[in-house]
Amino acid sequence: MTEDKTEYSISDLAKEFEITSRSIRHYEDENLISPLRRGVHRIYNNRDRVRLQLILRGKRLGFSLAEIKEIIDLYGVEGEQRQTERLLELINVRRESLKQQLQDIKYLLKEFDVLETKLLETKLNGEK
Amino acid sequence: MTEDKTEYSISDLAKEFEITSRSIRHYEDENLISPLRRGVHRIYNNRDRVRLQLILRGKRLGFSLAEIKEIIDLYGVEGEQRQTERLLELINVRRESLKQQLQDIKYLLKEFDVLETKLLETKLNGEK
DNA sequence: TTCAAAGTTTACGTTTGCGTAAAGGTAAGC
DNA sequence: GCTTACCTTTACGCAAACGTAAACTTTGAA
Repeated sequence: MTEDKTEYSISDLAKEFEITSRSIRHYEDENLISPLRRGVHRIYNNRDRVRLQLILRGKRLGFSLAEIKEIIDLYGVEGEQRQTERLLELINVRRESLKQQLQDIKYLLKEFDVLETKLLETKLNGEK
Repeated sequence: MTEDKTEYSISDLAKEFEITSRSIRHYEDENLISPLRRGVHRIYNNRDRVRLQLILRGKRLGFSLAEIKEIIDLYGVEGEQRQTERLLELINVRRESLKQQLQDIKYLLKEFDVLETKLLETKLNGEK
């Protein structure tokens, strides 16, 4: 049990991940995260921090908050068996679009290389 | 000069790329694409089709239409030299975030593999 | 205890990316 | 010339993901 008891305030996490407190509260409104309260103040632990990381990763990948919630919730069912079929389905749909994205990115990165080379050549040719 | 004179109607492209005509018109409203007109009707050629592909790829990668426009416009400057610095800057910013996305995706795909394996094991253990 | 910094809720505002009528123009076949 | 399928513009609607302002409360330091 490596129970890391570290605590974070909302602005601690906001600073660390370079987002606003408003965003973090919004994720809470949408039930993506639910920190403890000390009185009225929100107290975040390491599990919360990891969740926030997952949320941000999902966002970088273009998922909506609703989709991110769906995916994150997948991680919580490890013991259950009821919706296994459904989960496998979701995973495979995601997988396909992620693979597509992988292709897209690789393609774009190559294009960028080509474009950069061209631009640099243009520069070296003395602005002419 | 492999001038492919093929023409497409808006619904040709809509069907091919499985989007609505409304979307295509929207991209035109946002100056991402500008087909010829025969009278009042839009006529798309192969250059337009490629542009549309670029737009959709950008979308899959989570770029906004404004960002996509910015990127697409990069491709049109090959002869110019004025804004070379700026373009190189843009490219490198994009490159970094794309590399980040690459990592994110690889990570997620692995997680999915693990999760799928777990789920399949659960199933094989006779629902128990 | 007083003050600033940070936190809280409430709620309206904004941008993006189309959806969805409404209301009609056009092209092609019969 | 009529029908049908497809196209057009105009414009309001809407969900998502916060921004932002208002009006307070809490906490910690001086």
